[in-house]
Amino acid sequence: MDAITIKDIARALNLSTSTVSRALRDSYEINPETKRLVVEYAERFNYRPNPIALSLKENRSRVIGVVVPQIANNYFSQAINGIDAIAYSRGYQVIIFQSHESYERELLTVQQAVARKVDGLLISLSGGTSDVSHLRDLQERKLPIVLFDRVSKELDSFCVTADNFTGAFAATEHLIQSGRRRIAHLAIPSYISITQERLAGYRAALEKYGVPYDENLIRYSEFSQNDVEPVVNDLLNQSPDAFFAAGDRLALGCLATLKKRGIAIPETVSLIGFTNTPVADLLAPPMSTVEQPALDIGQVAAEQLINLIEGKQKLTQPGMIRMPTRMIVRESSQPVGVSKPV
Amino acid sequence: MDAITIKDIARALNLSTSTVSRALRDSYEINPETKRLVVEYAERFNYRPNPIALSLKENRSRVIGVVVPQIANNYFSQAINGIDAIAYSRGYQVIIFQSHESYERELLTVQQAVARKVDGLLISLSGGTSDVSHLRDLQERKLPIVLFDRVSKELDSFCVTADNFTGAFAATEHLIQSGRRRIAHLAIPSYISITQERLAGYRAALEKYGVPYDENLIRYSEFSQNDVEPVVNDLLNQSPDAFFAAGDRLALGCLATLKKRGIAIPETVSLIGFTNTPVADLLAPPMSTVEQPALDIGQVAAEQLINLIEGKQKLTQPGMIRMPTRMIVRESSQPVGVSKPV
DNA sequence: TTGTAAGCGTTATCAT
DNA sequence: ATGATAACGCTTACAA
Repeated sequence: MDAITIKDIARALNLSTSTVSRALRDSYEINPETKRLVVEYAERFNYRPNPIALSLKENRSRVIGVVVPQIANNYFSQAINGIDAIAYSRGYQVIIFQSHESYERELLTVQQAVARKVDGLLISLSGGTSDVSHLRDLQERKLPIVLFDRVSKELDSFCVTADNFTGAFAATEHLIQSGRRRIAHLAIPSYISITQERLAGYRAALEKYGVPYDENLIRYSEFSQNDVEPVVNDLLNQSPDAFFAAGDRLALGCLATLKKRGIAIPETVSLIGFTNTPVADLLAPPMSTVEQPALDIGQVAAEQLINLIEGKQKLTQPGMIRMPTRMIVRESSQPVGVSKPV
Repeated sequence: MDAITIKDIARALNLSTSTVSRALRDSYEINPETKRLVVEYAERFNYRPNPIALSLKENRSRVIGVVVPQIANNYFSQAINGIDAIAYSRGYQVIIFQSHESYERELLTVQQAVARKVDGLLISLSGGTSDVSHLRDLQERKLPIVLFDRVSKELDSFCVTADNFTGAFAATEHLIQSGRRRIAHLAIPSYISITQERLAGYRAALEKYGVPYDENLIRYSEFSQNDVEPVVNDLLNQSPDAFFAAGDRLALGCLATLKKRGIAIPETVSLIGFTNTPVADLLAPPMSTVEQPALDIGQVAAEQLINLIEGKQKLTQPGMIRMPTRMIVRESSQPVGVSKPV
């Protein structure tokens, strides 16, 4: 724990700390010889500037705070991966906070981040968050904030999300074109931005093809996997011929329930999940997927934030970036589970 | 960004900073009235001590560093979840670093963590790490370190892992008892601790039941999903009647390959994955699972580390905690994909 | 070209 | 009971 400091170098070389600092910081007024000496010594003893001292001095930390509802979630961990990649390449470190889908936790967690003097905040709103005044306050105090995935129109900030409308439209259109008419729509709680957009895409596609919109085919489910099953069972009473599950865990929960009930996909119903689980590949062919570009969203959001932090973009001008989604069709006519001998 | 400081309070109340500090820290020699005043003011203006200043002063950060091979990995994100829960409940924050399965990155990343003055380090070794002297150095400098999951016997430290031997033994035993004799064993690179233990469990079970050990049935695969398929195909040439995939992504890759080849599970072969993907539930019944208690491992490791940090446990005494695994049998006689109408 | 000193926010030591 | 001062590691006017 006895890391070497500028002071140590100064003492050893009989210089002042300021000279050492200058030598290391590549400053102008410095004797090349002195500089050589210092740099050499620093290297030899593996000197690393103390980031904490720097933070205190410069009132910034080169840390960006990331607040997500859950870390242990495929979508968010991939997004974090993207954030991390960009952040590190631009010299920032990342501290991750979880809101556990709770507004109170989000509040607390954001405070902690601010206390830690993060240079900026990357947030995907918790499921319980409808009021964003805590974030607005921070923005007014000039803290750069970028929202991703779960964004809010209530806040004038940069937002990066998947193109939910188009993705949902494409999914619904595909289902309609393959002959389905009673398409159940399974969504997470309704006040969340992405829910609205996906539902809008769904409705728009129905409208385009003159398929009637039936409210009974729309259901909302909480976040836990267990909550999905009863909702799906309930939907099944509406004799749907397809499911569009507008979320990762919803899609998996739906799939599991259908399997459990012995309902063949795609024979009996068709299923498209708006999802990010790479494991979805395993489920081929039952479930087609509208892929959420989690990694890209993380990367773009991090880029935006760092530009904001470094003043390469003005804080005041909000903007919305929608990352394209990709639809992967995995509906083969081949029944599931057909086996041939080795 | 204009957070209130002790200085501000002092100025406003016409006190010295030291008095304010004392009032807030509940120190002894302090006029109750003064204290009341200070505390009130602090609360009113929502004073929060600057953790960075504290870190600089106390040469510790109340931050623990976590180094994992990949964040976007079900196992590790769950483990991080466990770590996070314990850490926050004990007043620590968590900074996450990725080694990307590379020794060099691990080295670098650990240095960064140390520079950030983390109070302790929780590490799951990268796949590329065989030499652990960088960690030994840190230990000698009295930095508390706890290894989890991917541990090394080369380092005298606390280790927390799944009970890999017993888990692998149980899996293999189950396969043998259900009549399988040529059990392919699919593992991640061989110099990793968990690989060795799982292989040992496998061999022990074979021995117990007098099933011959055939080297041709053992294969190692790299980490990426794509690497798995050729290895599985290769194994299939050895006419196995079962697969034991000793890892999360291996199990999924194996499953995907078998599906692709149209090989029925469990009719043609049997499959047990040593895994953590909750989605495995979806794949029922084809794959039975030996569940790795990722969350528990994270929690226990974090607890150990914090005890170490806070001196509740001496640094010198290494120890090994093995968290029990749980086997979930999902081999029904019902063929996969059989469907009945709604 | 180099050194001195102040300051970032906090606490501990030593006065008063 | 309270205040002044130094110190944590670093940078940056300002002096020399």
